[in-house]
Amino acid sequence: MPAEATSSDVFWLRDEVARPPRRNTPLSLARIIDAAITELDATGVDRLTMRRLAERLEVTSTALYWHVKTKEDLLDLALDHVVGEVPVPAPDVPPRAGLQKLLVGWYSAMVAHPWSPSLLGRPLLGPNVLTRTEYIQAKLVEDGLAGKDLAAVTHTLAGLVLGSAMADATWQRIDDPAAIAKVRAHILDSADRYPTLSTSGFVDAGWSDNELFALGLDRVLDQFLGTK
Amino acid sequence: MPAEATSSDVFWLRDEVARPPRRNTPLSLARIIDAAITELDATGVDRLTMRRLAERLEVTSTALYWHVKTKEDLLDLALDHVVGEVPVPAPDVPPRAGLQKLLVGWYSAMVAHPWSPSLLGRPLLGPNVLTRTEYIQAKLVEDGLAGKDLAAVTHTLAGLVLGSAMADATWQRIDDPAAIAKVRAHILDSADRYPTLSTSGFVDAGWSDNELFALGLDRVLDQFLGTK
DNA sequence: ACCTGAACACCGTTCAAGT
DNA sequence: ACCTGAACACCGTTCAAGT
Repeated sequence: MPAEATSSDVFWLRDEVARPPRRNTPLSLARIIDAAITELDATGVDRLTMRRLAERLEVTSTALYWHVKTKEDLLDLALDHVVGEVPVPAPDVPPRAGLQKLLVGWYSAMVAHPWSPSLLGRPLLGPNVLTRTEYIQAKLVEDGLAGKDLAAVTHTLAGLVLGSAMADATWQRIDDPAAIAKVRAHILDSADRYPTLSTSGFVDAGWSDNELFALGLDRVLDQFLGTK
Repeated sequence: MPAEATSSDVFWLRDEVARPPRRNTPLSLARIIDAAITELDATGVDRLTMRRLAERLEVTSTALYWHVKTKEDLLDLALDHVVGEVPVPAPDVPPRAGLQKLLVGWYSAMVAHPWSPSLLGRPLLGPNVLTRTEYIQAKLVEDGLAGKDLAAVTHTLAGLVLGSAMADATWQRIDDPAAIAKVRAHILDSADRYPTLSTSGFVDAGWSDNELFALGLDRVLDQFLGTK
């Protein structure tokens, strides 16, 4: 039998504030991943700790472990989330154009989150990675590749994208122009040991990494694909 | 004035064992790097700690800091040491053959130390790396490349080698056949989402990574170099 | 179900002190 | 010059306990 309501016990007059303090927002896997990526973009991979991440989310570090098994799992999720930003071309885009678009997008997404290539040492098996790998192979098959050729081209394209992203992201993370100048000076000072590097424009960065990647990829696709 | 020797104070009778216990071998930067690589080969990159490394060398962990500034410096040195294993072809080897040889050697050295690609996130500026980068560009110039083309081809080849080494080393580190089987099963179970991957041989590893890399590199060099 | 607090077993690194 | 010992300021993670 429900207790009879007195005039003082009315919903509108009840002291809402006295209730257990409402969390700002309940924690969730998605929120944790978002916060991790924000933190990684801001501070880089070796500054991300579970404690700092928890602080940003206004919870205890140990609270994270209800949603995520380990820090490594979290990093895997963050990496796959970045790959999820890569647009997958529409099905009717022809192989050559579609591949170029997807691979440039993949490269760009990783360079935009320069910490992400340093996570490549772990198996890439997230749904976003697999979806895009499926696209790559599907387009190669559509272009007529199969068997060993297909395998070799898939490996080559994947290696090229990931390796270029890794190399370029490494340099991009160095925001100190003095450090860049030091590298330049080091090579130029050793012109006897590095005669080509010191005179070929290698240290002068006359072209953007992005530009060079797109150019190289274009020619590699020329070699591997029949149609243009 | 030297104290006169008594008959009991003879070199041959002196108690050698009572002297300060001779260290097995004095520490040195080279010995530290060697030990680090041995440890890395045996246990992988995230199991290497300064304390464990010190234990292997029979010193205190803090002793290492007299020879090395930070752990990161040590890892940079270890990586450059691995690249030092890559043979540089003789000067009279023609560009195409020389490049193929050096790049396959680079790939092989990194895969042989599967922890090394995961260190690529740091700038590659060691002497062994620069020597081999110099060789690559010198041979490309010898083949007639210059300017933007030279820059693009250098970046492409470097990206391809490092990315392929990274990807293949990742899989090689998984020595548990059950884990591999799980990946296979995961993709085959999702054949509707991954129709190409599940039927193209992607999961069957009919060819070695080494073989596929060499094949892909060969065709890329065909595209970039004039002579064969 | 979801989070806190205390605790454990580690880390890299510094620095005074020894030889 | 080269190494030890103690100490500092962190880590990731577990687990009992709270709500």
